Amino acid sequence: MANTDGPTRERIRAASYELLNEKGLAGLSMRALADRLHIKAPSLYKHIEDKDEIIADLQARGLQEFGIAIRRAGKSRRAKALAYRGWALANPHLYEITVSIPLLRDRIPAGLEDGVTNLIIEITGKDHEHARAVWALMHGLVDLEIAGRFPKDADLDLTWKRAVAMI
Amino acid sequence: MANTDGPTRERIRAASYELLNEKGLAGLSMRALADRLHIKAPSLYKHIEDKDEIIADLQARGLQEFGIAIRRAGKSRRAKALAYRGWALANPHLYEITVSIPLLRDRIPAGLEDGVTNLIIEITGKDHEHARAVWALMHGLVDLEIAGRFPKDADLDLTWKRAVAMI
DNA sequence: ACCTGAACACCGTTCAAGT
DNA sequence: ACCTGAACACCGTTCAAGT
Repeated sequence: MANTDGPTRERIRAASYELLNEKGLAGLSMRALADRLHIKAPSLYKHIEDKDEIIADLQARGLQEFGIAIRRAGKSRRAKALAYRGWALANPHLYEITVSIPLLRDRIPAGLEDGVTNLIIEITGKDHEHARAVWALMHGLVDLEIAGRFPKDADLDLTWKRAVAMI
Repeated sequence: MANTDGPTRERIRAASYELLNEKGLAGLSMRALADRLHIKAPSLYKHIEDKDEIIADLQARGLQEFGIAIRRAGKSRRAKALAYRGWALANPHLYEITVSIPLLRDRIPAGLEDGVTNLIIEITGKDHEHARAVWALMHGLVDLEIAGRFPKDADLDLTWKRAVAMI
């Protein structure tokens, strides 16, 4: 059985957070994580259940930090939209782990996902369907930008202006 | 040197297309591909350069088939938007391989990417920046839908209606 | 209580060797 | 001309064994 309370567990969480931000999702391997803690990969399993536990923890941190950043932003829709873009570009790997792989709903704190969703509904001030469309617009913009799908000479500041105007 | 002309190469392309659609991007391994052709994985390298050649080929097919589907749709913005969603949901793995991993621009036919981009600009009838925002909206919607980010009880038909109204 | 080596079933890729 | 076995450097995970 994994010891789910020990201080080692906290060090694993901290190391996985660093490793994700430094090397990205593809660099977050159990062996690389163990190396960083100067132990061998099998030893990790005495403290955590499996890799999904690490992923779920990082998804939870991502949602939480993202929520804080959006709340902190000025209350205009434009300020909120730019905060969305700003946070995602500053934390691309954390953003990726929350949206590009399945969200491990059973293993993140209850209400965390709804908290972020409700935040977007509050901002738009309209119904759920409209809020979802606005969220998709923000997400699509940062996803395509991070993936390098826009041409190098694209004026993305202007694209975001047009996007905010569409809301 | 890889034999880049042989009939075997065409059979590899066909098999990789089937394998992607059946098992998804994670199931598209060189060993699984070789199994399907009743050869061993190392033999693939006598016909193709590397796995990226297969991925580039599938990205090219994805962009091409997607373009055809959008062109075929009725010419209203609503019809085009629904065609976008319809094609992506009918070909989720082909959609994923063109947008969720880096586009291998050096290895797909020149102009293919621009062709699809121009298609979206034609539809919106406005400038590049506006077209990019519209594209991001469509992409964000299907990406979040395929990833299962919307709640099960979400009315996505209505969400798309709101999205089309925003354009 | 904590960590390890060896193992299993995977992955992309190389290369000398066989027909 | 075409295919293969063995190998290399990876991956997540299990388990008996060591301290």
